[in-house]
Amino acid sequence: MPELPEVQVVINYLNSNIINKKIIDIEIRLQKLFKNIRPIDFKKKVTNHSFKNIIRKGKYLIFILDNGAIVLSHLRMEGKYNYDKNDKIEKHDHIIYKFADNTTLKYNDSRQFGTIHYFNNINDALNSKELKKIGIDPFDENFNSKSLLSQFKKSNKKLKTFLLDQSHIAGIGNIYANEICFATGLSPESLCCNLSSKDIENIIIETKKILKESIKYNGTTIHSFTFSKWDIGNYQDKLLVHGRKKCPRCENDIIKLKINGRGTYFCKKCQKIKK
DNA sequence: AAGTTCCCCTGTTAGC
DNA sequence: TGCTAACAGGGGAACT
Repeated sequence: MPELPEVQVVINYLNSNIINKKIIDIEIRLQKLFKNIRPIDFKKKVTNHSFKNIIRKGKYLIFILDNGAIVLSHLRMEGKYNYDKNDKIEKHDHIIYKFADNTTLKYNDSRQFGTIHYFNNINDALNSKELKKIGIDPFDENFNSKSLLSQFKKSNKKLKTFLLDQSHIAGIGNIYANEICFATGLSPESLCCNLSSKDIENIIIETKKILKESIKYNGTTIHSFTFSKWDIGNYQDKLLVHGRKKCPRCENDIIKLKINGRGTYFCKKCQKIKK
């Protein structure tokens, strides 16, 4: 389940492989991925162009074409990009970009949850309802307690729910939300409005630290099957609370419950609740 | 208005 | 062993 670090790793992977390669054909095998354009029109508009750059906003991948048009891609749970030289189509390969040098980029998504949007230019993309609501990026220089303090203070959400809300902070998913709560010693059930300024400062610091560290390890790989080239992350070995049975700090049992339908792991002893 | 629940989907796992 | 049900989860829609 790609979150910010995994998406960044994918983007780095794509930027080092597919830039400036002329797209000579696109095969679309799952129509419903395309949200604001008919697949046939997408194919018409993108064929004979090339990707100039790929950037990230939250968990979205923004592919910038040589003519300034934008392909916006969200991987959701299982979306993967696989660049290679063979044209063998695997199960769940839904979009196949064929380049002039006989290489291919395949979008593979076993759960079919991913999405593709097309925009004529970057401004249209950034002003779309998909991107407009995305909050501040943890690697933005303005990502600090000053910019987030009031959002925390006036929110009645649980901390975990707040961290997962992309309109507050961009890119945090379920795994890192659990890790951030653990690192700060705060229960995921704590109410945001009851957090102290010091708590919020710690959340900012730990968020930066954890996401940065994860990118260093190429992200987290927790799937039952893995095959794409980027999918070689090792941060799963660094996770302190997500998926664990015992607290690595105090050896007590890790509690598992659901907050807003998401599996939530925490240590009752090490993580204080502020109700 | 803000917060919560359901739903999309398929592969894996737990339970009988 | 083989079946079914539960689970995984990002985000949008529909609900309270």
